[in-house]
Amino acid sequence: MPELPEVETVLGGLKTVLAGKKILTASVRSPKLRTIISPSLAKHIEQGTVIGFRRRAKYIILDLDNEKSLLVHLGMSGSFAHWPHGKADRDLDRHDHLLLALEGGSALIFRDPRRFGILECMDTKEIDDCIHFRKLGPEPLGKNFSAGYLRAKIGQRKIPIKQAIMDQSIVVGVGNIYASEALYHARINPLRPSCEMNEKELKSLVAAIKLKLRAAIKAGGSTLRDYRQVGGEAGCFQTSFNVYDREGLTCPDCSCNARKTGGIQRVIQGGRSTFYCPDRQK
DNA sequence: CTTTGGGCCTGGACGC
DNA sequence: TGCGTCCAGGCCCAAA
Repeated sequence: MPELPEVETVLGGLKTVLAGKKILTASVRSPKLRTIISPSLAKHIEQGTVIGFRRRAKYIILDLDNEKSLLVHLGMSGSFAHWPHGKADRDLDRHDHLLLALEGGSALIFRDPRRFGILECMDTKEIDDCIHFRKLGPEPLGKNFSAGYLRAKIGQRKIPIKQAIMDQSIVVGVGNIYASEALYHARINPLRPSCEMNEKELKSLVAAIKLKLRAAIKAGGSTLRDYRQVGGEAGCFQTSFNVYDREGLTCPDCSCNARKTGGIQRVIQGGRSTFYCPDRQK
């Protein structure tokens, strides 16, 4: 479940693996992703070298030295693996969509069992205006994401605040895990309508989102089920969860009231599980 | 315009 | 053991 910290961590891994190394050959093994991988993608990246490593929202952008860029979205279960020389042919499985043979003999594989990911190649100059980026809100770690911005954007909206911060047209990069964790930190009930947030709460929320995302990036992301770093390592932010996937447990700050409140609650919002502590989050 | 809900996908967990 | 069912969730789109 890659959210911004996981995407950032994967980007760092790709930098380590790809920087200064030419892509000798590229082959699309299984083209079916959320959108079909274009048959021309392989030939556009072959013999190219990645010279720019960027992220926008949950998308990874790899700029090549041939004026093409590879756009990657990890979806739910997308991951990269870096394999040493000789391993690739033996161990490919049916969910390995793209195989890159790199200068020096190693290989980079993109695997995505649930096929919600995206692999797209386009001219570098088209990237910033591409269809995927048109409706995106600001980066959560940038100055443009502030309490004032949030008030202007959601001050009149009735959607629950948790769904608002997961909406990529409002702010990017926040998914189900960090939405719950940030709301817990800001002591805001995820069910509350966005328009009922006061200035102080919006400030706390913005600060909490930035804090949680930064801490998770530092920890290499959270590893649950599918997500892995490029070198196969697990991130470790999951050990810092206060509420996510902790239904019925006591939250770190109100164990004295757990018997009364029933501990951390799980509710469904927009088809997604939300975790919160009704004692701490009002 | 806003909000809601379903669909896409597969593997793993769980109950019987 | 094996089967069916549910769940994970980022993102898109149709419907109200």
